[in-house]
Amino acid sequence: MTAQPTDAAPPDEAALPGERIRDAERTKADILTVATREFADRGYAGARINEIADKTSTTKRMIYYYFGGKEQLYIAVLEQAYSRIRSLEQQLDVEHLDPVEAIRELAGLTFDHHESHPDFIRLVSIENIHRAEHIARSEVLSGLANPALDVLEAILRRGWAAGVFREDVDALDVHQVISGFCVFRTANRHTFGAIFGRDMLDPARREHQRRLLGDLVVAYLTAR
Amino acid sequence: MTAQPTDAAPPDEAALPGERIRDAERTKADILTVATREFADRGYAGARINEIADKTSTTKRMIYYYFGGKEQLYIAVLEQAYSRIRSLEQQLDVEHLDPVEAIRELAGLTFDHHESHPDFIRLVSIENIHRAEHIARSEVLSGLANPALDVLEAILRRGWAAGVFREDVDALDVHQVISGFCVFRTANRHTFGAIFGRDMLDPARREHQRRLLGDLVVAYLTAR
Amino acid sequence: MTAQPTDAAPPDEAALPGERIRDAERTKADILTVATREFADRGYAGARINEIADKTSTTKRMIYYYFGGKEQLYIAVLEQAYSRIRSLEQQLDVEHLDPVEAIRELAGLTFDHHESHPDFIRLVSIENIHRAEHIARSEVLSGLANPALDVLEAILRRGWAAGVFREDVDALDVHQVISGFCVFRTANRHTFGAIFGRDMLDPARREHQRRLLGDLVVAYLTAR
Amino acid sequence: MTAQPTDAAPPDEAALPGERIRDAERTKADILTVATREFADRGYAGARINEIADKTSTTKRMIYYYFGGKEQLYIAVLEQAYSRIRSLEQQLDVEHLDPVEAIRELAGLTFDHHESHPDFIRLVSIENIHRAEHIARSEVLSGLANPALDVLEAILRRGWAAGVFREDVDALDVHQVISGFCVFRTANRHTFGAIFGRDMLDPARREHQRRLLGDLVVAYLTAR
DNA sequence: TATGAATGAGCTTTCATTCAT
DNA sequence: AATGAATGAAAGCTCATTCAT
Repeated sequence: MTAQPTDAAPPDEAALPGERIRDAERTKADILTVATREFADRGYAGARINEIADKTSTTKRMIYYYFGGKEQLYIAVLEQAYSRIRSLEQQLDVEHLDPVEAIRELAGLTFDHHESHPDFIRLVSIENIHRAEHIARSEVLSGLANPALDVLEAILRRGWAAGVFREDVDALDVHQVISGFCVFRTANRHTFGAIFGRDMLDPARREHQRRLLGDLVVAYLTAR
Repeated sequence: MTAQPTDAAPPDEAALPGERIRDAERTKADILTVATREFADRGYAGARINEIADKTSTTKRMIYYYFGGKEQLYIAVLEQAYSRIRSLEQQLDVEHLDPVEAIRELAGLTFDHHESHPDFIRLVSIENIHRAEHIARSEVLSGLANPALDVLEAILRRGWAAGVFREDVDALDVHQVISGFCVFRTANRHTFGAIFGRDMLDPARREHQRRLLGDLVVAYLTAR
Repeated sequence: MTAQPTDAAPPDEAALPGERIRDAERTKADILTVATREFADRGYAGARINEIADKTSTTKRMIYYYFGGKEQLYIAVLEQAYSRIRSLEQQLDVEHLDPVEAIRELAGLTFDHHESHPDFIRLVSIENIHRAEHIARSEVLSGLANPALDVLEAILRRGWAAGVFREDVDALDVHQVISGFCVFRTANRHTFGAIFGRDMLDPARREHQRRLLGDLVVAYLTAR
Repeated sequence: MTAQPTDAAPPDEAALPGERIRDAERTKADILTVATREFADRGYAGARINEIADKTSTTKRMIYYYFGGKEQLYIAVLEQAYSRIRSLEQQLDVEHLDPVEAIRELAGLTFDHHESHPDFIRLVSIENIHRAEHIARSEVLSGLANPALDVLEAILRRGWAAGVFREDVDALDVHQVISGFCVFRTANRHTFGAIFGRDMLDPARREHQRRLLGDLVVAYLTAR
């Protein structure tokens, strides 16, 4: 953390050729951060370019300068959000556990994960309202690999080899069950709460729900 | 111009009181139908009063006359949608089955149910984007009973009494699992399809998914 | 000018059912008048919807209400301008003259005509800058008959029959010569004036130019 | 990084004074070429500085550096265009022909000339839409001699002396007739084509039109 | 001589809503 | 009960131009 005056490029101050460029990156990043919040908050149609600009350290004009328009900005937001989630998923490490414990762990980590990224889940809901048309339009997103699915696939394979997992499902089915549970908790929190009077994200019930998910998946995979 | 009191119902002038009212009801129903489609299609902010009016057999002015404004119309749409779903749920009849079969049947019916009401699920997603603020504002909706939950409660009670169901869950937990699976299939269909290349609503996989849900819930409840 | 209270519909005041409609027509006509002036004055790209609205007795919003947008307004302006010119041309009457005098008269009337409609000629120039793309887009304009050409055709036929006109031209060639002369005088007035120091529309030279055109066409058609 | 004084012209750094200037001239010429195309294509208001810059090998900033702004660039374009046309006109040589043939030749060359410079004619149309205000603002353009007119004047004088040309016209009148025909063919090509269905520039009719113009002017000048 | 980043002013367009009848 | 005309406010976007280096 202490400045090392010996080698390398100066980190921040003392304007070098690269500085301007870094400013541009900072401006873009600033816009993206604010835009992510606004789009997640109000949806695509509900978000306002004016509002986004006002909450930024730059002006509306810069949004058009860097992103081109509302839709492209929204796509950039989606791209960044998905990329970040994917890079988090890449850190999953459950290979050292036996299949049953591994699957429980994977479910648990996915659970934690969704809980700590509510904005991402809102963006996904919003994008579904738009029938994923923006994802389809983004080259980055259409070809995005999914690390979590690979991990799941590997666990299942080990489980099948050991004869502990049922064989009439594939990884995507299991992923769907886990995602369904985790996404629903967050995405449908408000209507569920309004109608049943229970907050699915209530911290007091968190551990219960986390265990429920693990039990659910394990019970299903090991049934019979 | 003078009223002819002789025969038949005159089409427009001097109508019987009841007729007028029936026309009014028909107009309102027409508006609601169109508005449901539009809101489900484009979201609250994305829907256009103009579009709705144009697709109606009346005019924009009537929307304001009968509903007051965009938000009230949207709330009326939500109220109608929820009421219809609730009245369908009231027809559930699984009391003649043993608990395990009853729970499997309930899951299956819920599954069918969600699949045949995609617009309702879209409305729910949209309402969650708005943090259920409109539900909160509707007296009709905040106090709406949930028949499906009562049925579920009854089944679980029978299962517990018979000692076949685990006891560390309540009806709402189970409902959440079932709903999560069913809602996710529909609500997240597009992003899931765009990223994993599998349509969760593909008819070819329908039976598999329906059985999966039944197995999932039963395996969980009967585990140990 | 004095009010005749006897018969017919009241001309302006005393609101009848038709009044509202007349107001709408008046509003549209008002917009079209102002828009014609602005587009003719500054070209399509140079004209401003804001400016047009300000010079109108209504608001900018009404332009969109009635015409849809800038381009449609411009097309409506073109349509009205062409229609008016065409209906003027329909009043041409030279059948009573012998072919030579008829052709001279037609040229003269065309001359007068162009001189008294400079805005129309400016609009035509502007539309040519845009490669007539708006005319192509207008159903009204693509199928507009041209009365002047029919009259010319009839004169030529009479002249040919009488053996007084050369036969190696057709009506469209002659029309092109006459139009070329008349349009050039008006359309290129400014650059011509700036470079040669002579105003082609100088009233003092008007008669000379009018006779020149007549002589030109007659000399050509009767040559040899 | 240290300058190597040894051989050859260094490509970028430490250039010879003349070289820099030549590069500057090349940059200016590049900008002018692109700007001419853009202004001729879209008009003054319709052309975009951004577009021009993008189609250039330099940047937008250079346009401001060398020309000062959009209007000055446009004026520079006009100046270059007129100068080129004028220097072409200076090559006219018809003194060896008798007056009638000379006038026919002059008309024909003018005809060719206009046909091969459509962009120039578009610029002139555009400048007329702006009432020649930019020409008026340019010192270069307001004092530009017109060689073609001098040639025409000389021919007419010879024709008058020989008693073969009518005397009630001056050179500018004749120039106006010739220009009118040639300019109209090109400038009004699109509306004429859209309305009459005939392309005035159709190569198949080219010779006919060229002869028509010659006959027209000769017939007029030699009439009676 | 050259450049990427930035900008203010103003453009076209859209929206839910209300007025007058 | 019903309607066509009208509207203010604000939305998304574009433009020629200048700043900082």
